[in-house]
Amino acid sequence: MQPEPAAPAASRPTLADVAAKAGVSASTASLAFSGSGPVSDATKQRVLDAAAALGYGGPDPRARSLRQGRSGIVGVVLEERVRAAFLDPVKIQMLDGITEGIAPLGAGLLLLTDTGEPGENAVNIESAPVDAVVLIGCSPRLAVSIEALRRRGIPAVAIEGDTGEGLPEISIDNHQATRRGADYLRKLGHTRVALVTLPFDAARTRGPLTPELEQSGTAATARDRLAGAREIFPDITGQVAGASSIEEGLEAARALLADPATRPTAIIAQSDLLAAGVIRAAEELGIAVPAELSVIGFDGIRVDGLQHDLTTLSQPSVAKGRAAGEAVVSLLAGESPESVCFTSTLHVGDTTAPPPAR
Amino acid sequence: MQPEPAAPAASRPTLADVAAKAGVSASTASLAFSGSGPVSDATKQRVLDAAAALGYGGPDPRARSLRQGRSGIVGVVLEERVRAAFLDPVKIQMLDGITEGIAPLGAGLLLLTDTGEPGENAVNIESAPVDAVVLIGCSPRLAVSIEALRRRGIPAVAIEGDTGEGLPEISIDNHQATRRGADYLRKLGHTRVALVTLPFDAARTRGPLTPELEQSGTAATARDRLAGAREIFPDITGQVAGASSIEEGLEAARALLADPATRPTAIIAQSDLLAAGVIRAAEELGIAVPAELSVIGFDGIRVDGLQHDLTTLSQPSVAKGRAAGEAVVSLLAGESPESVCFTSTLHVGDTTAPPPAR
DNA sequence: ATTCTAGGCCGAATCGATTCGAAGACGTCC
DNA sequence: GGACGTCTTCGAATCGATTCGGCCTAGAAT
Repeated sequence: MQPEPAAPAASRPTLADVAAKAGVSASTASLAFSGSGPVSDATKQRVLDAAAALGYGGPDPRARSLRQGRSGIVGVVLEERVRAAFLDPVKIQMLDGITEGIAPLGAGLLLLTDTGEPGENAVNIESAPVDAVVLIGCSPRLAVSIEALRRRGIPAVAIEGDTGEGLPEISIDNHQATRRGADYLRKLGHTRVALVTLPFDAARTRGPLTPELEQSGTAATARDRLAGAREIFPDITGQVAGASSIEEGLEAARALLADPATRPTAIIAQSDLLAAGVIRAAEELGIAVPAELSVIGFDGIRVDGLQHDLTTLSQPSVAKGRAAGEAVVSLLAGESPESVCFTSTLHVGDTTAPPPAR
Repeated sequence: MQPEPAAPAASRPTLADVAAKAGVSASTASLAFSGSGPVSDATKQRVLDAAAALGYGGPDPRARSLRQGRSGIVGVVLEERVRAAFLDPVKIQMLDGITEGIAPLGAGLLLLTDTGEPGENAVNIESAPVDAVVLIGCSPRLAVSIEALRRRGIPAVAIEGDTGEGLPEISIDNHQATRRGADYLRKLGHTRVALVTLPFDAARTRGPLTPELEQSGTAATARDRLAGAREIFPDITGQVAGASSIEEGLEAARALLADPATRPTAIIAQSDLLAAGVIRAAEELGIAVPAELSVIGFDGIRVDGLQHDLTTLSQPSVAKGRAAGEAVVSLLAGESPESVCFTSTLHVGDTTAPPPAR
């Protein structure tokens, strides 16, 4: 809009231009900006004035990070599309916690996905200017990602990932917690109990929980929670959902509840969103919760629009995120943080009751 | 853990090392990786093999972005702590939309805050390796931020920001929408109507809505929505909340509803979260909604735990984010995208009714 | 057989700042 | 008055890759 009176430079000024204008060397100008190193106040002021006069916007972060070898950015690798993560309250809470945990670094948070299609994203886990990353969830690509990070020398922390690679891991007692929930159902008198599980494999195959799928599965979370349920109900089976969402829970539950004759009296869902879908399916079919069907979830979030106080295994998502953030800080400080395993608590709401009398 | 058999290099291998091992020049090795440029398949394979042998993790993104002048990262500037944004469903929805909008770029999303304390964060709006940014909300620091971005030549898009600087802006009809909501209340018969507004100034001063605060305010959203209400109720006043949260709405409403004699028959809240707080305050005080108090919100989100179907001005948050993302794509393509103004729709729920008969 | 063409590869410059060792200026102490 | 120490400043190397112009060679065209 305004004419630039004395700006012959077509491109943006660099630190060298500022230095020239201030009559000092580039190194001195650099010191004036970064503050490290002894520079007289007079010189410093001259440099800053020159910068202002030239409209210099400060050191280029790209050049700076190349030279310094760090970018001040921490990556968060989501196993799904970023969009999807924003819809999952558990993920949001973890991000929240991570933010809190890495606050001392003053670092930015870069959201990444690990879809496995290298060409698709300009910035992916293999090529992102991050100083460290937090891996959320255990995608099947995890091993590949970890290998890539290792080669690049980028420290990483995993949340709920079965890395087996010596990364610090932040997890919860998936097995024990589900066992506790299942035991609660057993004590209520339930014997016909079914599962709605999280995806087992990379393809997020949905459908009946078959032994093959169980075997081929790579998702530790789904597997551990299943194992916990099996301790109480050795023959328990059910449906595998394609994701943690109300919609998927709805579909899975429709399949489980279709036949009144074989219908379970209780369903263990591996997430609260799935549980909400199960309850919705029950409503559709005119099945009363908890009178005719008990439902137990996992996570301990509030689900939009759900009228029930869900019985669930409440996990400290924010604390998990925070622990992961703190582990990152620790790693960057050259330490070797321990893995952390949180415990979930059984919250008894109004979606569980003794099975209907026959 | 494992001994590195033939790795004399103490530090990580670089492209030059790979090139040397493969017996080609660095430039050829670069071409082999980036794919651009004519390289014979044989040579390319030799380079890739050498890289694998050396455990080379691919080109350093820092060096690459320095040379190329872009980083493949889009920044999102939140006016509050990142944590806070995760608690606000409107923000989440916008982030969701932005993600969708910039998907064609394959860029990463870097979350930034603009607190104004330059030293606090290693990576802030003044020094983040971003190709473009989306500014969400109109912080008072906005002008400073925009100036910094302009100097650095980083294109930006503002959502709900009164930039006045020629940036593409994504907004909604705050004024008209609130006017419509207020008019609805007037037609129901309300005359004693009060406001619970969003913060007006940088300090997020809360308390009674005074003319001074109105004047000093820099927050365009709060101001526009206020002006819309004034068109219907010229003398309307109320409380200013310190943020968009249930807690703040609760506090503000307590003040408004304290005195039964002067109590309003309707409250216009400038966000749904605030409205939820208002309703909670009414519950506390034993005031029936909507029989004794009508409440109208703004946003059109679902509020956790709110039993009512809130009457509100429903705005397309996801679409706003998407539009912002698309504008970024357009800007990076060298075009000049237009500003976009969405319209909100009045959703009539069960929190509004005619005023109680006197 | 000679010239032209084009694919394939290399050398060197470049991106913009940071960092470290050394040199200069200035004042103090012996 | 000279040696020494400190405070500033400078020069040059470095970070790791990309890119552009040019050179070389093999095959095609005349």
